[in-house]
Amino acid sequence: MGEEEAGVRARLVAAGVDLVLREGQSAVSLREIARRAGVSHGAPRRYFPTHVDLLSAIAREGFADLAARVEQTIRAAGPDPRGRLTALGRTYLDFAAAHRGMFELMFRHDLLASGRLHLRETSLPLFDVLADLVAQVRRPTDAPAPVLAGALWANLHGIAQLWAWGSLPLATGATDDDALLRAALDAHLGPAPH
Amino acid sequence: MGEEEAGVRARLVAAGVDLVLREGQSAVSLREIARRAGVSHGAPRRYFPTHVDLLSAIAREGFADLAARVEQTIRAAGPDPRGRLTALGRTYLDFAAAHRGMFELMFRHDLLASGRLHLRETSLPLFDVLADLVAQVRRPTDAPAPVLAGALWANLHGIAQLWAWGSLPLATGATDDDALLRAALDAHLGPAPH
DNA sequence: GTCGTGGGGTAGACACCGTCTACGCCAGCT
DNA sequence: AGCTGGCGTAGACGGTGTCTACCCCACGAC
Repeated sequence: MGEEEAGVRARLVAAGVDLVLREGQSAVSLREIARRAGVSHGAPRRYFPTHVDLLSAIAREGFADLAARVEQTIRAAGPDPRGRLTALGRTYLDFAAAHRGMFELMFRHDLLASGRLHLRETSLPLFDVLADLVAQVRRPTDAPAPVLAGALWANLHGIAQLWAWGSLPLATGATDDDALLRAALDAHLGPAPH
Repeated sequence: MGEEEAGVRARLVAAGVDLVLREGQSAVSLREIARRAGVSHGAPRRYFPTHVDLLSAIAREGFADLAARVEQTIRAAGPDPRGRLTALGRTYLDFAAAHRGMFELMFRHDLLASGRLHLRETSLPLFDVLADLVAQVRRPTDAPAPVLAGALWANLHGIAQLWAWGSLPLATGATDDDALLRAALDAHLGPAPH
């Protein structure tokens, strides 16, 4: 009994998460993760046949973290769907800005292409949350619900991406992304209630 | 007179462009570019002190290519600003889908962070074209012009990104991104004229 | 108790990468 | 004629991901 020593597999993922959060995507090398986890450079291979397998496991932690944050802020935002969508968007943008390295890792297309990152277990649950809320505020003349939700998600994602990339602050002259978030929500869902 | 032998610098960039278009971002190694350009692995250093300098030069070609395509399709779309915006969006999405590796390279944030990729010379000209058109169709109740243009660009970019990533087709059930493009334009600019 | 056996981890090798440095070559100027 | 400087080559170095051989030790069979 007492606290159990964390297994090597969990230590590797934890070290990778810590590393990508702290140092960014380029620091997440297999050997550096192994060093931080206190094992030899060959050890990860027992649990992750290839580098992208380990990276995918790290990215999954990122998706789980994001989903947990979204769920929490949505609950704190009260029952109004529009308020909940605002909270979701705010959380999405904050996550991308605060954990840029992780955000980049999560959406690396080579991880997805490797087949180790399954959409149905990572991003789709989050999309379903958004789609549910969107369906509650959708007006009859709007695009079909999945398209509307997809377009709004894409808008959120694009703001997160281009803002981090640096061009949106320069082009819009804004110092924070709040105006862009409100513009996106208003555009897709109609003007805010009040 | 007569055709001049292309300089090593131009050959390197051309080989890099060709490589990233054909094989994707991971194939654009310094040594492979040098091999394809027919020079030794040390030669690029004369013209590009570091790898990211060369990558930045390649990315600039991508931006120039995209800008040229946009300019051409906009002209072919006629004088109506809404039609021109549709053409711009269509071109943006087509470019991202057809040249995924180049599109990823262009928006790699480490290239921007290296200081070799200057926003004012790459993406801002394109943004200005979009902002001009947006200003012509903006309604009084819309967000301020720069914010509106920025939000629309972000929406385009997000669609391009998430579509290529694979989650939007799965989540929306669509087989092409046309519905998303129309939804984005309608949301930000109001319903299409007819 | 002794012997196999197999999972988990180490350590070394390999090819490739980006960067650095020393070295040739050759055109052009003094 | 001789020097000089730009251009390109070639080798070295440390780092990376992957592969392979090996070791150790817990565990089951007999």
